[in-house]
Amino acid sequence: MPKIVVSEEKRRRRRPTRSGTVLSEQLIVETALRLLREHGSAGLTARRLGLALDCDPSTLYRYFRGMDELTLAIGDTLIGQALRGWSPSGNWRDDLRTLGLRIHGAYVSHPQAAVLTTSRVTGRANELAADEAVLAVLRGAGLPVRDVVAVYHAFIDQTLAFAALDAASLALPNAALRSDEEMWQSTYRRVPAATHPHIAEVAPLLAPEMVDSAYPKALDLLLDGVAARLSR
Amino acid sequence: MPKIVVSEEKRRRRRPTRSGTVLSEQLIVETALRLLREHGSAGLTARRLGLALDCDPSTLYRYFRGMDELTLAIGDTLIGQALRGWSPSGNWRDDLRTLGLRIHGAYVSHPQAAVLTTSRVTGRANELAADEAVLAVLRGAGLPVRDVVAVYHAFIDQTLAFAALDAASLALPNAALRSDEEMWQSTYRRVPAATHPHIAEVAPLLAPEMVDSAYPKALDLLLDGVAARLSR
DNA sequence: TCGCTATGGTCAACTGCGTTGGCATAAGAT
DNA sequence: ATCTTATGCCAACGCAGTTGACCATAGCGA
Repeated sequence: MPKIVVSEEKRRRRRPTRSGTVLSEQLIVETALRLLREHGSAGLTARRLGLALDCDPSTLYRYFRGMDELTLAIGDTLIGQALRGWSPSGNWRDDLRTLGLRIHGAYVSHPQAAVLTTSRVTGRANELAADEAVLAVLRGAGLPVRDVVAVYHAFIDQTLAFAALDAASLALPNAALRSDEEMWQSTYRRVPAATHPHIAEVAPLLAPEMVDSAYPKALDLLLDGVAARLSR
Repeated sequence: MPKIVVSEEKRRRRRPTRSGTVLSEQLIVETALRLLREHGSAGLTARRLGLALDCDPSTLYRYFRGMDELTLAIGDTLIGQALRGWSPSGNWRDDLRTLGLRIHGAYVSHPQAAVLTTSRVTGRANELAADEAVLAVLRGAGLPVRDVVAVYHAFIDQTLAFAALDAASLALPNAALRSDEEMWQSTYRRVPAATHPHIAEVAPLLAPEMVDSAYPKALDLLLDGVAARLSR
């Protein structure tokens, strides 16, 4: 029973699995991301992951304490993807907007994985880097420490909140997805005007509107608020 | 096998379970909410619910097509709680603010349940009532139909998004919760200033700040935006 | 180059999950 | 009082995460 998991840096021996592949944290996370994309957010199971990597499910416990820790590693990988290649421009508003859209985008581009990780604190390298970047931009904008903390909170939570929501609807298992879509078509479009006049009125406009994310609009509103604070 | 589920209104015979309790959709949902609160968002299982109701797990399939449909019913109950006793004041801004805080509050007061339902479209009675209420307020404010749809989208998604995020951190299973808290204490408070100067700077302020929800601030910003549109 | 050791892959088994098909029984219509 | 059938119960299926015991071998010191 692998109560002890050797950290990736300390790992010395890379014994190939029966079929010849050599495991690593990175390979496992990448394979997990693939499985999530292919089988939905409930489709990542230890057994399936073992099958995909051609190793025994229990082997995974040599790398992660359990599926939960694997989840955190996946989340950190997503944040890493969001930040890859980014560097501050010096204009706080552009930087914050870009960071927000990048983080939101990274999660939304892996919706099945995002569902599992958006609300978790990983404490791993990439998450720390992202937080440091946001704080640096805010501080560089000239905001006092006290406000930096408040704005950081609103900014990061808004980004993660929308990422979670948008990812969730993109990642619904096929059955639920169809059920929800059907709901829009069957229920909302047929609501009797007598009991729900306003829904009936906008029903045709609603379906196309709800497809896009509301995050960009909400983000701009928040940045407006920050700008107001700065010019005060 | 119960491929057919009799809807609650059509249900005629109320045969008591072996132990004497008489089942109903409402009783099942209430018990499910209790289980969720007591055992966490992963703690609602058909078997446990059967145990709590003192009936066989399979009996639940006479009331819901599966655990997913039960989930939707739970979500709709939460929205119902949010709206109970509310009536429009006539001031659109107050009304929208109250609706937002009520919906957000209802979810957050049942975080373990909220996690399962925030991103689902139930199409049930209470959800329809809530949507109708929001649309009515916006229309009453004098917004043209086109804008009503856009604002409705931003408003409802931001509310649900924050509800989901806030609920998620409140609802983490004990193990993960402790893991995340530990992360804040062990990792964030000990980040070396050399590599992450800005995190180190605000670390002491961060922990208390992150406890509260950022939703009220974000809501007010959104309402500012709507007000601007109206006065244009 | 040789052997030792502990790393890390494998196997088998445990518990608990959602769900289903068949069956029994009593509620409500007649 | 009788009949139908809605509704509760039981047993079983396949799949999940996780664990403990076992063992092959990679990489070390000599």
